[in-house]
Amino acid sequence: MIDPLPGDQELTPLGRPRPVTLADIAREAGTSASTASRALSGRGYVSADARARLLEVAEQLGYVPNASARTLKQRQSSVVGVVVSDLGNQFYGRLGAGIEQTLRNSGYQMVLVADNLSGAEEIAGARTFLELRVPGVIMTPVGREASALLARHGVHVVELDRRLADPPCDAVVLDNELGAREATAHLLELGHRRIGLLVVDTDWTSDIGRLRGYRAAHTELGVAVDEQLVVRVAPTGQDTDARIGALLDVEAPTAIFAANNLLAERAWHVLRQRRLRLPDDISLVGFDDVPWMEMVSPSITAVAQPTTEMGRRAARLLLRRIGDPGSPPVVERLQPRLVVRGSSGAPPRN
Amino acid sequence: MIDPLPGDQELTPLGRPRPVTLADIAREAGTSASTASRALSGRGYVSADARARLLEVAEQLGYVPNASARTLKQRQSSVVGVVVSDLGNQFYGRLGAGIEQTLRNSGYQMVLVADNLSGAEEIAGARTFLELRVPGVIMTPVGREASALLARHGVHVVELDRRLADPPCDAVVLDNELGAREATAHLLELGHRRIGLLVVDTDWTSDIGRLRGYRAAHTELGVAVDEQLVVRVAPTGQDTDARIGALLDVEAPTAIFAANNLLAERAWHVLRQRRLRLPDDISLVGFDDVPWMEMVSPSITAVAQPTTEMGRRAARLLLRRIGDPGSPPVVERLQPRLVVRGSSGAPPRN
DNA sequence: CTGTTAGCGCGTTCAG
DNA sequence: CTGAACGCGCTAACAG
Repeated sequence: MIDPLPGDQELTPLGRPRPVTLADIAREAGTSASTASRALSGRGYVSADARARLLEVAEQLGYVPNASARTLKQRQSSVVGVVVSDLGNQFYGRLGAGIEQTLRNSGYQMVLVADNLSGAEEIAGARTFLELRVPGVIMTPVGREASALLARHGVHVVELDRRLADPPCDAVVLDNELGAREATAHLLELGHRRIGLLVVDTDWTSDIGRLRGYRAAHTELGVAVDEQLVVRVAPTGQDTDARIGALLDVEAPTAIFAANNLLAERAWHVLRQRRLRLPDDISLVGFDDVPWMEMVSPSITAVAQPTTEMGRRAARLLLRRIGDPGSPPVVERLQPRLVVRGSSGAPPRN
Repeated sequence: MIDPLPGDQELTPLGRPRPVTLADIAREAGTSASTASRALSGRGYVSADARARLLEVAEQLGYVPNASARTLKQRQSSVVGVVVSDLGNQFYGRLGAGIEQTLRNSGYQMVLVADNLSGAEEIAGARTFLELRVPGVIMTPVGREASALLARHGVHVVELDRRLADPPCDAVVLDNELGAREATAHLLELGHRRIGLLVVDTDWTSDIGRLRGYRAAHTELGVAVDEQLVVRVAPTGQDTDARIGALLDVEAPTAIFAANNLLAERAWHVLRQRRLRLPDDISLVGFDDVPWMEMVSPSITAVAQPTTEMGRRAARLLLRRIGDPGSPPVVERLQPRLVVRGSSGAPPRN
């Protein structure tokens, strides 16, 4: 339970006690370091009582294996790289939580790097992971270079939330097109004919898919899309509020479909500022259900996704891939769920 | 920019290309490995043109230093341990974001472990960090054992959000007592005399401080505290809603002060379920301002804390400590800010 | 300024 | 079943 670390020990130049090594416990137990290694790692033959003695001495001396030495020798680390865009965003926080949980249960650790939606920072993160000799990386990709770099070095990559990698790799994504189609169809069926779409201007499959779903629903129901209603905002979104305002002023939509939780939040604020009543004056539907959407009045209709579970799946996929490098890439596509609430209703009469 | 990794290379048993080593680039450049090391690490004397040649060859071969080898040799890793309770909670997500940002800017990485409010998992995390030979750990502590274990092994610890460590260590906390005192005084000044307090039942300085602030405000204003109004809920909070319901039924408070964002969320739901109007029927004040508090109607009066900045400070403190192990522990206490909104008003007349 | 030597701690040969 | 020998990749010490 406790490890004593006897009082009169030498200190390393860095001021910390010299860590106990395999050699130490071997000496104490009267064996060689090799035997100690076999006993503690559980690999290889060791007589029952040698093992018992070694385990006891290790416990007693407070032995803690040196991960660096092990990684150097085995050329394989137990640390997995994870890069997400922004931990402060609840969506990425939940992905991270799911990943961490699954990795930890399998004896892996997670080195977490944020890229702030910058391709350069993502690449820097990838370089770091190469230095750490991680067996794999999970990322919500922002560019193509990072995963290409990793792949070139034989590091497994799992893409999460969106697919971007050029040599395709394992991925866990939502069926974004389906989610957007259902949300849009919901509004069309309520009678809306001018539905503004707020979507981030990227080449990510997430946004592309949501845009496609928006179009598909229109096509299915025989409604033409006015391209002026499609607002593609910058990923960093400085002028988002202004763009939303312009959409309202110029295009007079009767409903807005905001294709992620941040855009929904911005849209909600702009609508409130203008004292537009939901859903009487205008309807609002969001993507990625987060707690506030259920708490505001009226509550917000939204496409829910199993965020934490997506993180778990990505980690499982990576662990599988590490165990079996050969098999072809797998893409898991999870199902969204449309949660209808009070913010969506029939369009105003006039 | 790109690293070529010439096509006809041997593959390691794991199926990945054999990484380029210092020896490789030394051979190619016609120097010794030591010189290559000095050139690439920037430490030690190297002639200008030897350095130039080595840098070029390294670039050309796509050299990526092996962090494990370096850590093994230097007995000091560039990876820092971080343990938070739950990444899915926006509060911890923001702390993590601040930590990561600062560490990355200083060339460190963050290994993130969640403890799910379990002391055992926290200790397991600490053991992992010991194996990784991290120079320091930042944690939102749940028990005392983990940081004691780390300290015994000479690993620096910075506590974040609350202080718990027995041999005291660096810490970044909020002035919880002040925040709670201001919030409570605000309610008392509005005329409330029966203020229910929802606080987590821990021995953490955060909750203790908030409880103390609640009491201090009462004392200052000469109001006696009815201890029945103080509800200490379990950290995992299974029966939280029931406890809140009981408080309302039995004690008839005219206001509730919820001492963290999760408790505020629960209280808000319970109040709404009972169709109690804020602030006419009852007032609600939260601790830790999160986005939904500003979005609901009426918006929620809350004690705001600079969460991301607290993460940054903790990282800075740790980096400082790594550079200067000797100096006495530092505690940074940041100031909360009471944000008065619509959920707090005068108590009902009757 | 440079190369040689040695060792960080571990696991994996290979003989015995 | 065990121990001796070796090397993973890097850097610090030390001669030159």
